[in-house]
Amino acid sequence: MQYNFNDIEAKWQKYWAENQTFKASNTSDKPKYYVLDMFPYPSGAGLHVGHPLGYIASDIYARYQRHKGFNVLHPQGYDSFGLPAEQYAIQTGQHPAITTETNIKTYRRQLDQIGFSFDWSREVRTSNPEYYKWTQWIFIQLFESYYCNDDNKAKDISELISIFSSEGNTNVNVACDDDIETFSAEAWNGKNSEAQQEILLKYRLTYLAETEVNWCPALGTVLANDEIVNGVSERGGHPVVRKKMTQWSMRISAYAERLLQGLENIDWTDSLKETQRNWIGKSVGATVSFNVKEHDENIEVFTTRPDTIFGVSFMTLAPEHELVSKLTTVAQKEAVNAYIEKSAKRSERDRMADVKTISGVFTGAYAEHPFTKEPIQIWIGDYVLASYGTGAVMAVPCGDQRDYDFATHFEIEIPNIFEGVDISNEAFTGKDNVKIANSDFLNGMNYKKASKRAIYDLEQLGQGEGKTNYRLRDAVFSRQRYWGEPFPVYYVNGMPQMIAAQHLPIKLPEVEKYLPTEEGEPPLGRADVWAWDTESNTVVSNDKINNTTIHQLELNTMPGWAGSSWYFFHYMEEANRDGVFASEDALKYWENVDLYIGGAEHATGHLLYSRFWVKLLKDRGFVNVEEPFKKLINQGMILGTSAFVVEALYEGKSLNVYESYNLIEGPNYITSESPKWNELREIYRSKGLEEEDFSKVTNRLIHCDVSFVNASDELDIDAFKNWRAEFKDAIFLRDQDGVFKVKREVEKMSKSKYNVVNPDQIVADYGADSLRLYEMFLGPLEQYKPWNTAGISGVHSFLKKLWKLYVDDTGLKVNDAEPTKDNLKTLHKTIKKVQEDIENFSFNTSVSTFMIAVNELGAQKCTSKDILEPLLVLISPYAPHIAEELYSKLGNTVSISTTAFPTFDASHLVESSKNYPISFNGKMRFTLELPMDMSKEDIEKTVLAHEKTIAQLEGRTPKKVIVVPGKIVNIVG
RNA sequence: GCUGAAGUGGUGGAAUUGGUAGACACGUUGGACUUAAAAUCCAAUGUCCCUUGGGACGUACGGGUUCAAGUCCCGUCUUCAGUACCA
Repeated sequence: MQYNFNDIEAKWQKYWAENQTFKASNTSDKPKYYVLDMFPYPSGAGLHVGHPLGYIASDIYARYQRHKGFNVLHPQGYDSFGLPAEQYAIQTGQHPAITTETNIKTYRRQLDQIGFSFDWSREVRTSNPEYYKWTQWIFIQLFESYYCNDDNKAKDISELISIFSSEGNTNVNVACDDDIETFSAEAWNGKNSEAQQEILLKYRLTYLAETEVNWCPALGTVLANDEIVNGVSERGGHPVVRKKMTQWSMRISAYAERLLQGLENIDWTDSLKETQRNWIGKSVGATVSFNVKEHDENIEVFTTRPDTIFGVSFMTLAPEHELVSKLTTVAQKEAVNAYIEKSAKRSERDRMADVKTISGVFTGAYAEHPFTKEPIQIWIGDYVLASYGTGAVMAVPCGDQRDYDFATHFEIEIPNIFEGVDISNEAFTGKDNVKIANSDFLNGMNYKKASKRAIYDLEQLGQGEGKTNYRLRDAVFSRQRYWGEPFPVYYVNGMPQMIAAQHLPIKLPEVEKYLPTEEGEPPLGRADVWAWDTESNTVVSNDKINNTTIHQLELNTMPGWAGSSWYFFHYMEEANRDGVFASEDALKYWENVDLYIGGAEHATGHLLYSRFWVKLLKDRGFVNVEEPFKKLINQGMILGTSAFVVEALYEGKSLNVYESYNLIEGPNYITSESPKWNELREIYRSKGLEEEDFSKVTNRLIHCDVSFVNASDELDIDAFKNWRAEFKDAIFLRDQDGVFKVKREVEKMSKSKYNVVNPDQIVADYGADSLRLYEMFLGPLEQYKPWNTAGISGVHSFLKKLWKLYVDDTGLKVNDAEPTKDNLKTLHKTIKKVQEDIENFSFNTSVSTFMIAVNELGAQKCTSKDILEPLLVLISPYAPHIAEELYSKLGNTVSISTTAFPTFDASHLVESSKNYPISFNGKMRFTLELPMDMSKEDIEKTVLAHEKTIAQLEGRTPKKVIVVPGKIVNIVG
């Protein structure tokens, strides 16, 4: 009987689907375990072999946990709103919903054929109105919330309103905008509704405000900070400019401290936590207020080193700082304006790239030192960023290298306030093991003490206070795009109003084109039916807008991360998905995700926003957990192995002649003495080149499709010729041995590099079990590693060997034979290793372990069911189809997934003897079989008496003999 | 620049608390079977020296600790990732 993997895999995939084998129940006595993959964006290109890597790992873990007696939730879905579908819609007019649906079908087919144990009954799609209804609902909760710093949690905005109406805002300690004016209860109560709403927007956790945003003209939308990489858009690499726009923002900054602290309690990689810590960017210090001489103004700065306050010798403002124009003296006006103009022209990117050049201008104005009252020059310089802190710094050149460089460059005084430190060459930036000097009341104190004291004295003067600053900015939440969640918002007199939850979802309207309007409004501005009727509570035609009962709806849509910030909760809900985002019982049972697997690229986007929304939902009493993902693993990327053909060029133009790579590099390098030389000469002549032109021929490597190349790097020339018209008449110069080799190189897997390997082909040729095993066998999960299809034959022949252990030409070989000691030893060491490996997420080593076990059992001619049946359970998380098939052949009528994981019994591994390595001065020379229970002394005696030992020593007396029982013997001397 | 991770055969990689470096595969070479091919099976395969036996050298590089170092310590180099005038 053959191992007919295609039939077997189809059969079991059908069985699992029909029997709902992997459907999770919300009511179970078993302990729960929630395994989640970052859900995919269904792109038009479908899956390549790199995509399923993480899914295979999580599937192995999910299946293992089922064997271990857990009730496992392992769902899957689609992050189906997004830019590519919309860009495609703009080009073709095809509705994004249609493309998305088609793409999802492809994804589903591809996922199904790999044999994942997903519970598809719980699928979510972020672009389904039934789903985004709840995304809109959460948005409303954010709008209806403010953050109380005293209680460290979000609360209902109505509580804040009642505080305002009873005592005003003078005593509230809550997260809000910077430009808040204080008001009394009377003042509040005297304001009209619009004025009150305007103030409340400054407190809500999602708010509408004119903010400076990252506008990407090519994409026609704004982008969040995490969507910009190196100054260009993450998607497409388009330039981004700063622009002021009225936008919805998320007050994530209110949660900065909790997002930071929460990292302590979750099991994520250090690098990921570190990335989030950097993004949050906490710095502890103080604000200091400097009075400006001859002006009724003061300059606020933030410093992390209040202890160095007496080292201040000048101040620097960002060129954009609002006080610059007020303070600049007449004499300096021209120079200052010229500088401002110059730096405004430089993009943010240029400013960042050019760190070396020191530039700045003196404003002519002076501030006053809060303690010494000495005058301090006020400069402007673009090393100070308007967007961080207060946009101004107190410059302490002796303690900060940038200030030092600036001071040196402009010959500003550099007072030394560190005891016994030489600052003649560079600033002293450390803060440990140094005492403050020349600093009045701070003299002799260390960093900690001096900082405390400085803050205290500043507070006494009313010119400063301790402050913690965060780099984390509020996240812009509006996108000027079509294919995203509509906001449940309409406008009355310019003030946003929420649509009541019972009227959700507000569905995306139809538009005739997916482009912005001529007036520059977002695509929803093209919708004809996009107004809110407050009487019928329905979306109605725009021409009915009367601004009394029928109002304009919001034209922006939500960003990609909205739907993915809470989807893990919706999977928990089975029955009442329309009535709740997840029911109380479901939330209580499943809590949060135990294991989350996905790419590291989401470190500062999805993974931060999800944590933020979960904290908000917890504060408002909707969920019980503080963090969404307990343990998180980033799978590494699978890289492609590109193939290159060597093309001959003359004067930069292709000769349409291609040479085997062996002739270009390596021992067969072609020279005028090579046997191939004459052939090459003929070819060049036929192309009209003269002998003296030959040396001007150069080579270029061009990508060729990897499917034309075999495991030995040989090109299928016919396939290549048929690939593109221009290769039809190409001439190929082969090696001496008649083959044509290509150059291989590892690169990111991508269409443009022609190195994409489609899992469909692998599954058809080798089967899903082979694909699963091979992806794991490639190396550690977290590591980047190249794909090489040739290697899959190893795991495939392993599966064939496994099959043959159970089945031969006549049928089933397995019998009730009593297992031998060796059989049991092989089985139990495999149980032990595989269990350890899975728990350590070391899936690659398990595959080797299976290979060893099958090789050993084959050599032992094992046919015992007591061995071979448990072996199937060990393998089934990795290669579930073959395991199910053989398991049923053994007479079982239930799925192998319901079988308990075999129990490890150490007694089978107890050895009576050990093959000791005998080393001389640490170098192993030979091995010696000795009984396990032999004493140290006896081992030493036996080894020293051995003839090989005597030969090694050549008459020398050993100085020392180290015996580690059960491990090693080392003879020194 | 800073932070983090990594560097082991021709290739992917393995090696528990320091204890036989290179498991398991791929590839390569040779062989068996076959008219032939595929498939399968067997053997060899870190480098160098050498007739077997064996020896020397080997985990990026240079030091060190130790009876013993891929593993621990110090320094250097390289690669990858993140981040960057953050006051």
